[in-house]
Amino acid sequence: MDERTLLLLGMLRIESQHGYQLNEFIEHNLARVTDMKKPTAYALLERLEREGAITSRLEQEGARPPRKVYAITPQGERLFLTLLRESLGSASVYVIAGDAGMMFLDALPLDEALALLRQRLATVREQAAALDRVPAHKMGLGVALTIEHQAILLHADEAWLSGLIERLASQGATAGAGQPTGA
Amino acid sequence: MDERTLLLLGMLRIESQHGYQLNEFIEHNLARVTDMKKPTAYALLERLEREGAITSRLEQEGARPPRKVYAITPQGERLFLTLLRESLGSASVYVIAGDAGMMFLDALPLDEALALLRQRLATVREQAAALDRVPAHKMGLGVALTIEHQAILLHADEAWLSGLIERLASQGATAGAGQPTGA
DNA sequence: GCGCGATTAGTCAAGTATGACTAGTCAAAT
DNA sequence: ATTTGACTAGTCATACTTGACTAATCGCGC
Repeated sequence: MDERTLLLLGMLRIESQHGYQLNEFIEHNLARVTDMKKPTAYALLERLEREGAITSRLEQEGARPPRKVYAITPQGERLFLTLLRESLGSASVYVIAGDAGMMFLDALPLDEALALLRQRLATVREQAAALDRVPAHKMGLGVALTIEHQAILLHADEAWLSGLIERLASQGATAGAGQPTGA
Repeated sequence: MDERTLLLLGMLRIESQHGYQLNEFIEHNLARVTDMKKPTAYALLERLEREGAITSRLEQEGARPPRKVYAITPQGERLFLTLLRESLGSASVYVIAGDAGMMFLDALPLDEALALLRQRLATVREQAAALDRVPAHKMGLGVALTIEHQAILLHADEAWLSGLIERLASQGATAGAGQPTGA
């Protein structure tokens, strides 16, 4: 939740914006940095305003519904810096989504497990390729860094997965069928 | 949430257990696979029982408070397999906790950013070292795989971070001071 | 034979997050 | 003029998650 607050404050620090705008940018450009959803962003903005980190001013354009344009306050700037220092200085033990499945790999026949892992590998490759296609220019240093970070992790993941598949496949060739061992 | 359900079902599939026992094992041995907390586990167990994936039977030992021992049902077994296939076959775009901070790296003076990144690197190294110390034997194939997975990702992270620090440091040496660029 | 910290087993209130929905506006094709 | 599909802007009920707590037992030193 602190990461999310940091993200919103950081974006408002760069430019005052209304909720919809913030959310659009996050959905379209920052899907790899956060998976925060719209209602969460609105809720956080409300809380930040209550706490004095940001202020809002109503703005109307044409006959459209009025919208709240948020701006960061000096207090919010201080909060931003605190959160930023916290975030940069630490590396929370990270939990890889998807590893729970890996734990029970041997609950499936080897053949099927291999097929599924190959499918996963394809997805990872797609993601890695998509990332490599993102143009490096035209984004701040920070965003470029997160993309780079993602990319190297994905490539490491890809290498490991494809190695794992090979190991399992050759093991399967050695042994006979591919029945679950049953724990 | 599906990952968490999968984990609980998988554990119950191996052995019927009560909530406390499940949680102990998770906290002590699976902190790297999931960060699920105790009340969440209890809540999920309740839901799974309501849905018929597991059943419970009260058990009393001595004068201790009675506890619910959960066992997986055939329906739960089917759910387990479905979730397992889903989990193994896909690679959800993963979001790296901590990258939000990276995005705003240039909000800090270069010197400070570097100091923080070095601190982060130290943490990553610690984690990697701790993982490498985990004995490879004495745990099922699955658990060993998740540890291995974690380890290679941590090492990739470490390499990237230390490269980044070097790049930033040399860039700082070239340019003069280290003031925020402000944007 | 009793106080005390550790362990066992679990619950609860409060905070967080989100899928689904509302309610309008705009562009442009019919 | 009017239907239609996409966009703008946000809200709400519900579900999920967890920090902090309860309440009992056990072991162990005194």
